[in-house]
Amino acid sequence: MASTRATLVEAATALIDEGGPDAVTLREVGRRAGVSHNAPYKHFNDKEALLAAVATRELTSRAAALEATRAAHAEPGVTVRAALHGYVGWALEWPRRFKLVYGPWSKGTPELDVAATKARASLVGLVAEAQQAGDLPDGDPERLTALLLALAHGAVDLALAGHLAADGKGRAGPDGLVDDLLVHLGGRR
Amino acid sequence: MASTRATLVEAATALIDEGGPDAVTLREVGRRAGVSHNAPYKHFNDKEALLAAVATRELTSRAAALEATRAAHAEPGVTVRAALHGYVGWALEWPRRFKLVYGPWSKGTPELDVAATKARASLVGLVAEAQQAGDLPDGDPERLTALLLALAHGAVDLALAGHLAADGKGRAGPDGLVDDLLVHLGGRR
DNA sequence: ACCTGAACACCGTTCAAGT
DNA sequence: ACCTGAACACCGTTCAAGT
Repeated sequence: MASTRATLVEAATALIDEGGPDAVTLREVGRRAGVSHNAPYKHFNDKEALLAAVATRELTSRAAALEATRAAHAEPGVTVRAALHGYVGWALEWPRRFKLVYGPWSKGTPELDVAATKARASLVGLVAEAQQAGDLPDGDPERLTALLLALAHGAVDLALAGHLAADGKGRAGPDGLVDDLLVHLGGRR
Repeated sequence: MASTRATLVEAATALIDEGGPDAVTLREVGRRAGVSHNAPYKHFNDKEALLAAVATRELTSRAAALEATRAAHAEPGVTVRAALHGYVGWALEWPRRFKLVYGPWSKGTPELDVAATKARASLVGLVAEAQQAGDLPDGDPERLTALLLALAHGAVDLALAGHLAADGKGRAGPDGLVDDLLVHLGGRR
């Protein structure tokens, strides 16, 4: 028996997937959770706080997925590629969650920021390993990570908006662009 | 004396800048345009169509800005860099318009797609010139353009979400990442 | 501590009617 | 062709009250 709070977050996540933030009405969330339409206010300050909880949960889950990817691969270079493809795959599978996580938060969202920082730190560590292995060029690992992440992020966002030129054109989708960048970066090998 | 339609789009743009799509209420749009709260329905099918008109106008303006950049610079390599920095500057100055343009459109938006295709085609042409001048590596120009645009786009989006690691850290912002990528790409020179 | 039901101000959209 | 005013169903949020 899950707590009411967890049930509310679950219902809100399902509604996000179905129609984005506008589809998340506190009334429908309450309905699905089997409580009144304003029971959510006993667990969250307002609608945005509920959405922030959904985003935080998602980002925490992504950090765990990244750790799993690190555990499943040996060579850092291969792992970096797998991690970026994992990011792309997640965003394409759950576009509304992706948009939510990086959406416009009107207030500060400390928990969300913490989750984001944690996930990024893990990726920075992985990139640093790949640099030491000669799979990626030298330089500030944080900055190189930002480059890789920005490319993957932007490729997905443009693809979701239908603004990526050749959608059907073989490997020109987000995964293809990630691979292109890795090829261009080369590394010492 | 501007047409009612143009006045409505103008008012909607101002409201977008002030608070995003949620701040664009047809009632407030009508109020600012000096018409009733449902006069917009005589010019647009619904709220989303009004927002699409705002986005289309913005994207058309961006395409013009890109052409101006092409006219202002001689060397293609320099022009590509200026164009990408122009994109970043626009997005950082008008974050709500940026989010709107690439936001989730529930219906097809033909005019918006046309404007986007036109703007991208201009950039592809510029990239091809830079390739011929040896300022960018060879390969499918559309694909290389997608790489450049995806990086600039993703860097801005992450920066707006506060998810770019070192904000104050000198040149690690969106413009810095664009420059990093151009350096990594090198070209024949 | 957690929840309910009524209420308030607001919104997108529709409709009948005006010029 | 363009606009208005009333109306409908809906929503976020607040509040008094219950256990």
